[in-house]
Amino acid sequence: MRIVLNNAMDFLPEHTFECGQCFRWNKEKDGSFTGVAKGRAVNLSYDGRNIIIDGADNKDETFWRAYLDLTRDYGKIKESISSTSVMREALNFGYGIRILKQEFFETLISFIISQRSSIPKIKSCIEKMCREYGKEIEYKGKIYYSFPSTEELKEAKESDFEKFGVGYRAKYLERAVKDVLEGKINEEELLSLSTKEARAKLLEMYGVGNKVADCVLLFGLSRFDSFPVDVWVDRAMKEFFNGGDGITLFGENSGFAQQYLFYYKRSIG
DNA sequence: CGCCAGGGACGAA
DNA sequence: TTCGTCCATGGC
Repeated sequence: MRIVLNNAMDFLPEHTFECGQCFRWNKEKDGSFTGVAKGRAVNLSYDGRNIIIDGADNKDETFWRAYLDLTRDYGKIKESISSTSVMREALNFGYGIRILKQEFFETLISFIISQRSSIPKIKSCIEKMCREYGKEIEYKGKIYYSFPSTEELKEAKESDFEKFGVGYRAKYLERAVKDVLEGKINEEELLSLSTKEARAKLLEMYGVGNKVADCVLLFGLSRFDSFPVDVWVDRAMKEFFNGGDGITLFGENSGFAQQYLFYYKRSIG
């Protein structure tokens, strides 16, 4: 069972999966990546032209194309944000990054966990949570776990989340699950709102500030006119753009610019 | 505005 | 080996 997506350009698994936007893809010895999305564990490899998604169902081809953002012309986007030499450097360095279209609830929970933490630590917390509350998925003789649904996390209390090492964020997580279950936060509604309105709605949540809201908008709701500012992007903006504002500089393609900048600045320090 | 919060990764000593 | 600093920050 596999899907082959032909002629995929402007794509590199390593940069897409290791640029800090996702936490559930891991590199194999052969350079391919194994990850869990849509409740399925798959292995993705790329030969420079074609993407092979082993373990994926044929009927999910549309999902994977959307997930990998393959229908978007990155050449055009990169051109629109390459006005400075630093940006050209960042775009060259992060060649092949595509902004994944991740599931809303997973993105929300993951980025609440992410606040003031490090990527390896975030991955470890999420993995423990999936193991405890997600569904078992067998792939190539190994057991993986789906990201838990709101229903699966329904009974999880602050003390349950604490077991995964999320620390003081546990109380935020309990409340977030409740907000989604009660419909206080609703994906359909957020999608119907403008980016600014959806952002305001997310900011009403306990434990969700500007940075987390912007990550949810960008990675979970495909709002590319958002510009999450973490410590690295903050440094990059001060150092390379005199502290200028990302949205003002990059407009509707801010999200892409931000991702290339984040990955670039984090690597050079 | 300033302070503080899990806990692990990471580098310096 | 141990210690200090930092981390895809937000609440108070």
